[in-house]
Amino acid sequence: MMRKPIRLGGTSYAVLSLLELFGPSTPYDLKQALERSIENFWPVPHTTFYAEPARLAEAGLLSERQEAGGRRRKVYELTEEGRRVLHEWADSPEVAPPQLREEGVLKIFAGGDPVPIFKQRCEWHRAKLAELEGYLEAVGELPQWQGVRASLLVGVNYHRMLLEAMESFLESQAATGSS
Amino acid sequence: MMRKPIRLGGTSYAVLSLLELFGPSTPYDLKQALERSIENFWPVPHTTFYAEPARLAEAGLLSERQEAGGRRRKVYELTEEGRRVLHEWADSPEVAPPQLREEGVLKIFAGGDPVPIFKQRCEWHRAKLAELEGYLEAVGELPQWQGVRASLLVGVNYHRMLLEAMESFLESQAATGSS
DNA sequence: TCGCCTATAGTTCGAGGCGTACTATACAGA
DNA sequence: TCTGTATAGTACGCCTCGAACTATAGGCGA
Repeated sequence: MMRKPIRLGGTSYAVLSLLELFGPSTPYDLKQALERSIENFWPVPHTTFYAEPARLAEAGLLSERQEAGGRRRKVYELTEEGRRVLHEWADSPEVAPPQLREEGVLKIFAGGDPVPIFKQRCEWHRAKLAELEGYLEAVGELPQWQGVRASLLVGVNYHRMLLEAMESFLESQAATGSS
Repeated sequence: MMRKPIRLGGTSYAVLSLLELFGPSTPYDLKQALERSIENFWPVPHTTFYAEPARLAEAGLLSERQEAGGRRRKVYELTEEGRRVLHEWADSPEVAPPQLREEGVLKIFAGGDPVPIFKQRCEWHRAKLAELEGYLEAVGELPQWQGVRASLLVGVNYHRMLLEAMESFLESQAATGSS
């Protein structure tokens, strides 16, 4: 039932996998879920995200219906085709190389002072770490959340390591380069 | 001499800082330099990158002249305004939060098998590590390359830590989850 | 019950980003 | 002189992005 061929990117698979996890949802529900999970390793601006379910529905990967009462919001659901496409992608081992966008390092490259930049980064990673650890506790041990759990563990490790590295850098700076 | 106001993003500052480091250059020269440095923490597709010097020249941040012979390529150079804008940005301590785009973790989230994904990642990080260590040796101790050196050190640390974390994960998997 | 506030739940718009594919120039060797 | 290869880009069209705006529902005091 593929009406119109579209390009599928990470954002598309993000929507598909959230729908598989949570079942029929409105775009808003999906966005809430996204912010607590996928945003941490696959950022999607909200205007892009809101447009995506409609695109996927056009391609026949989602079905679309209207809420009966209230705001009569649109509710999306995976079609068989959508589920097939999602699993085909998840089960294939090829992955694009990871990309980092780090304005802080760019500033350091351009001659900015590393110390205030790393201090900000430390705070930010500490906050992220606390956030992810909270989610991790919330998901528990349920088997259908395996993938979610695994990705949270990756994230916790990631932030923990960067935090340690930056803290030790700042300590060494404080020791040698003090006024 | 700001003719046309434009938005300045990370890509703009990447071009400006490369021009400050290397002096008057053609877009191609800049792209070569980019790939050996900034690409690692601020990815820029080449079609985007080639368009940027012209944009910055329109805004009065670069001057533009033609090579005398050969391909008569355009050679760009920082204007005073361009240098001012670059330093103003580099010296301000605000930085946008870092962003990671990791298709591998997205696959794991969606239920993909972590083992082949991490194996690929390990290889990739090992290659990056070797590459960055090569550059680090090449830049030496020259004072005008301080920022470059610092950003390379950040990168080396980053890849080293992720590599260690993934290797220890894979070892633990091999121990417990063997066939 | 009227208005107002706040949280929720989005849309609009235009500049800019992006990947695929194509183009063009110089030089080296057969 | 032809042909291949490395160099040095451009063209195109869909997609992305961020700023700003819109709209709906429920609560709460006057």
